[in-house]
Amino acid sequence: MTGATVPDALPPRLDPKTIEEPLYRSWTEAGYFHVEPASVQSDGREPYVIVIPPPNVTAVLHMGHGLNNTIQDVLVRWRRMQGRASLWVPGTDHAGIATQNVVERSLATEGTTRQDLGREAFVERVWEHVNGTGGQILEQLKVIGASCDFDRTRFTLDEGLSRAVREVFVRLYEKDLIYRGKYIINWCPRCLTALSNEEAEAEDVQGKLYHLRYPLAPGAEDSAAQAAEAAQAAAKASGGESGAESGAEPAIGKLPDGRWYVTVSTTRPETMLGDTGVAVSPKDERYAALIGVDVELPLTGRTIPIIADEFVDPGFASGMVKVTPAHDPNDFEMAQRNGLQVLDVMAADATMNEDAPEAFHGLDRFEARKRVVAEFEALGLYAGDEVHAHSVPHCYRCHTVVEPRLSLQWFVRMKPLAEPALEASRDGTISFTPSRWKKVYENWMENIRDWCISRQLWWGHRIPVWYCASCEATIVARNDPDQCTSCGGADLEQDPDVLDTWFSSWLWPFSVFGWPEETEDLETFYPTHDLVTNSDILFFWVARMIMAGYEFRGEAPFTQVFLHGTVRDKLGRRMSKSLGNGVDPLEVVDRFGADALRFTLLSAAIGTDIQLDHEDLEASFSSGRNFANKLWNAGRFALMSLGDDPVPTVAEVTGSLELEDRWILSRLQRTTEEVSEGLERFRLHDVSDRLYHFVWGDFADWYLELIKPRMLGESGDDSLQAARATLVAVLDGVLRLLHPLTPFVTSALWERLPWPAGADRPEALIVAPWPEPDPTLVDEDSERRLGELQELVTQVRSLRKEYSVPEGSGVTLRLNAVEGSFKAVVEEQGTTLRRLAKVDTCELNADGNGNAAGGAAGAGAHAVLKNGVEVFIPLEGVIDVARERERLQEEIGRLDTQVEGARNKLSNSGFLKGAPPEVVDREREKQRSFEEQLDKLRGKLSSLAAD
RNA sequence: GGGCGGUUAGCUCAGUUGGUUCAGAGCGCCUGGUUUACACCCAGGAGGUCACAGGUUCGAAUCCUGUACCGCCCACCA
Repeated sequence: MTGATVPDALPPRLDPKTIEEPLYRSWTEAGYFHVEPASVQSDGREPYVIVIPPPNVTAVLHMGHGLNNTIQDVLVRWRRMQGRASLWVPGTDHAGIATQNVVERSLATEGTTRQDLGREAFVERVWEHVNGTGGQILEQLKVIGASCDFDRTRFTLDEGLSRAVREVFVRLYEKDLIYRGKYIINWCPRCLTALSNEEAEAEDVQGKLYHLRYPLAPGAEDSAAQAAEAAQAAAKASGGESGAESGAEPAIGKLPDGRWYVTVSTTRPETMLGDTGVAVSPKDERYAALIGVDVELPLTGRTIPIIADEFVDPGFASGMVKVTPAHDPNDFEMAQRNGLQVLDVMAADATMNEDAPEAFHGLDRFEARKRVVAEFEALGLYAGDEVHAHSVPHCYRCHTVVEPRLSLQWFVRMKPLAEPALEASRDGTISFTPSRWKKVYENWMENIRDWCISRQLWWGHRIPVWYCASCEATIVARNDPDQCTSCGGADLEQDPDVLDTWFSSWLWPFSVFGWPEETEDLETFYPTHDLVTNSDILFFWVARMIMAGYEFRGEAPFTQVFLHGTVRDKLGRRMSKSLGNGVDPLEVVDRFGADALRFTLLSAAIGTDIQLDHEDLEASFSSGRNFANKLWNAGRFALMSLGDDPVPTVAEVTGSLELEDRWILSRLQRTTEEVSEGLERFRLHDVSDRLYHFVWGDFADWYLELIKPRMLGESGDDSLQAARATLVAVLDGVLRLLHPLTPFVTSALWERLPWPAGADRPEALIVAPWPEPDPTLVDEDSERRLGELQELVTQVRSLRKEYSVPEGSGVTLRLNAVEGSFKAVVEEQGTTLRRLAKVDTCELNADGNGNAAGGAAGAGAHAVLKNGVEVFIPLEGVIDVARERERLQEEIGRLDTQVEGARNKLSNSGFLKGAPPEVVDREREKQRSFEEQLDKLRGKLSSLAAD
């Protein structure tokens, strides 16, 4: 047993450090997190499986992980208590670019580069790094209580998963779902690799749109004149407000030297060096005459044609587009359609290459941009620029501006894979929480585009493709070939690229169980159940896992997707190292405890982003800590007052149960229902809210206070035993309900809970059966009666305070219009009223003639309860009525002048004349509120009036 | 350009199918408190035209339409 892990004397303040680590150790030692397939089958238990969203192997725990893993742990612990074979598979992701960047940075500090090291040594070096500091994040997960089965820890680059990756690549290739081709892809000039569409993050910027003039080649004068005329006519026809953008130069004109020119616009002037054409819309009458005419491309000495293509929007800028096939995806397609040349003028690092004019060689793209503009100016060909808001893609890893680049890459054909995955959402096989993500998911699936999977990196799964040097055959193989399959040659070279990191993580739900082998694990634990992740990787990861699940296993990899938000700072910014606005979960655990961290995160709005103040952890986490402490002390009180005597079961004392016992049992029952339902529906903030108020309000504020005299034996032994039995039962119940949320403090208390003799005691709270709701246990009668008592107590306290009755002095309580059950409650709760409301004597009258409030009863405080009972507290002799009256009169006088002032202001015709209506409204509002206060005070005064 | 979410107390946010648990919680604030579980506490209290404008309805924070502002996602207008 693990009881010994909790110190004997419970300190009045919960010290998480003393309980958390020993408890966690006891759980792992007992093997509660580990599940064997054989045992699942032999017990006939239903499995419940979650695979962790694998954090980057080099990552350090941050709040996002804290939130993500707390949620998963709640679900896993809850299902475990429900008796399911609950398995949570942990692991890490090799994170291609991210990890490679980390190691490259450390190489840079040593003054060397990966190229210096060479591929093999570099990869070796990354492995060293990963084996050394990698995976620490999994250790950190233990600190927050994550009940992962660490015996099953996987890494996306370990042997089994690598085999899965290869198997998948080969299968898709064989089905013609993987192809290699030369296309414009997103290229990061800093990471020197291709990126997928998802990895290129668009960011809105205020950029510039530059207008450039391209002279027409000699011999085009007639066409030009014709086009110029057509353009002018079109401009006139549209009433001077032509479709052309404001401030734009005329699209066709004559240069001072007599040459005709056309104007094109671009946000990236440097790309003009790679232009191989100019395009107009085939529908654009203005430029019909120019189609087929040649343009002299400045700075390059090249001549390029004007073509017509549907892509061109005649309404944008001049309606003429420069075509740069090697540096723009649309232009590339236009070039394909129109047989234009493709000219790549940039090197991999986005400097201009030797196909650019010599003056530009080696120039960075942004330098080249300035240079091009300057040259155009010098040539008199610059037509100005304008501010232009547009979006620019950035590398999701290093934030460098992504360059569209023509290159040879591997792609996955996604449409066929998307079909069943789309259907799964439509027919409800897979559901999303919050449900709004369903539409987002389906929209993406419907418009899915091919996935660029090759990366020009060294860290990752090498693409399993070899090229034969002698016959140029392409060999795609599960095992490294040593000779060419078509010519038998031995001179094979493996494709140098690696696969996108997500190409391994999309297989995660089954690769962790040994796929492609048909393992026992796979059979037992796949498909998994819930997937919990941040909504920002819905496309990157979740969608692709679903596709892979259908493609390779023929079924959905999970049925429920729970997407939570992002943890942000007080200003709503994403937490990041560079901003220094992160909150370190380990620091939070250190200062407040893991339970506090978990509870705070769970009570935040799940489903939307969470804001935390990184500069005031006290403000952010005190509520979780205070709650854990409250529970601790409630438990402490219970344990201390229960003593060592045997505790009866509730069933044994049914006859002796008192109102508050039946009430708290009923409240617990309701809480159980709501908590269970909330967990089913992923409404974790409801769950934490319910439990918070049950523990703090119902249990601590009321129940414990109500039973104190009984616990001291003041009401006889039967009553004492009934209270003890109830106390243990309720504590046991609530600790179970809370355990998934705050496993440590609940376990520490539960282990010390005295247990009724003969009752079956689970071996630990973590595996104690979940309290399934039983609606028949709700006792509405007790709830109503105790509710009335609560209202009475609260009302008396309030009146005492309102009339400044000193803390120490007791009062007489006179109740009118009392009848039936309420009368019985009041009669039997004399002690309670005395203790909680400081009522010395209580007089009951059946009639409701209202004289309690009247003069006959003398000066006093009165109120009416919801059930119609009139409450009256005589104050003669309790407080100095005369003085209180004086005080009230003074206050009334003061208010009166204020009301008078407000009234004058409103009626005085001159004063508010011309004031805006809202000012007048405000004055009226003020007056009304003054008057209300006055009424209240006058009422009070009259109740204190002398006879 | 398309789509989604948000706007409720000083702050962070709940509020499910329109209606006596609809105006809530935590924190903060104010007033009291040496009540032997807890000052990380107890008791009491102040504070909101539920963004704005229309509409539907017997009844709207909730449903509809529009507007404003904030945030996010998708998208090849140079």
